[in-house]
Amino acid sequence: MATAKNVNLSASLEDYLEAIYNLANESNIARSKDIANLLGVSRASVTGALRVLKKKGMANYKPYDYVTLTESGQSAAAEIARKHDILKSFFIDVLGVEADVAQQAACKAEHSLGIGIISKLLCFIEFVNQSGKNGFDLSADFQKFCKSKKKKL
Amino acid sequence: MATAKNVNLSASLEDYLEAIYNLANESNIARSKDIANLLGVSRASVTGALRVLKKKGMANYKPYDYVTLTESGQSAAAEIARKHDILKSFFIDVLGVEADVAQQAACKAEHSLGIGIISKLLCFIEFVNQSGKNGFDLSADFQKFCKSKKKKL
DNA sequence: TGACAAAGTTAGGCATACCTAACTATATTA
DNA sequence: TAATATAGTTAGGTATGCCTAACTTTGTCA
Repeated sequence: MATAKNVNLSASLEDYLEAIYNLANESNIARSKDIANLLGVSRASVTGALRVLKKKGMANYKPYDYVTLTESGQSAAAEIARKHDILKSFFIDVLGVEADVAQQAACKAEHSLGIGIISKLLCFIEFVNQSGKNGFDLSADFQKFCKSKKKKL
Repeated sequence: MATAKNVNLSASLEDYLEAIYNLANESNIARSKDIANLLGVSRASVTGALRVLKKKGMANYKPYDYVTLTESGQSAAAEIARKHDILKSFFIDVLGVEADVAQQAACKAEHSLGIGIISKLLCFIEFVNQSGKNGFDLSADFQKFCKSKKKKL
């Protein structure tokens, strides 16, 4: 395992990493200004974060140049993005939460849940999907159950 | 609603609040030293946090005296503890995660998930329990599903 | 190509949240 | 009740992570 497990990143740095990753995937380029916009921080804060990510060996950063992720930065970012997607999907597809609420919650929770829990969640999503193919529909049943509970209050 | 929603607390302050709440429930008294032990911080840090909690109207704090929570502190702490319990129960009873992993994950995630998601989770736990009474056993089925997936890898 | 706008950096400041070391108050007990 | 241990506080320091304002670099286009 030559991945990113060794370096430990703060929630904040994970956010920067994820932002760079997403921007690069969307528009091929991660500009400082766009990172700032995406995260709702100042450009100065981005500069600071990039220096730290460089020092940690996660980003190829040179002043006044575009940023790219190193191999370890890339794998760390991919893992964070994967956590995000799994959480979001769990919130939406299993719990039936609204998309924007799910998105926000995933953004926050992705930093605090380890692989163990996340992969169980992924498995659970698949389990629920599977149930659909077998004539059951767990998520629909759950929604009904939720509504019937609410009425009783 | 005259509860604690107005005051916004950092994850750190939530931890202090929860620690005081739990210590008071267990041993009737929340001593600074025990808070420090429970959270793994120095006694000096506890003093600092208590001053902030007092300023925010969450704790009745006087130097060299025992701490208690105000009404709003109490309700905020109860809410955090409730989040914790629901998350832990979800991790253990639904996902089948080991108790200590669940405990740690709940500690972290309780600060990042809002009431919306948490109450859906609670509902889901009840949904799974309910299934047991109706001849199904969702959690057992899920565990089987998980194991069969692992074998395929 | 030179002026101007946009992007990025630097400097300096602030809040949070921790720490250690030294001090003070409280409790214990000989 | 005086010495001592324990608990709690204060002072001062560090790291993170953010900000604004001023500056520098880069890109654009007349």
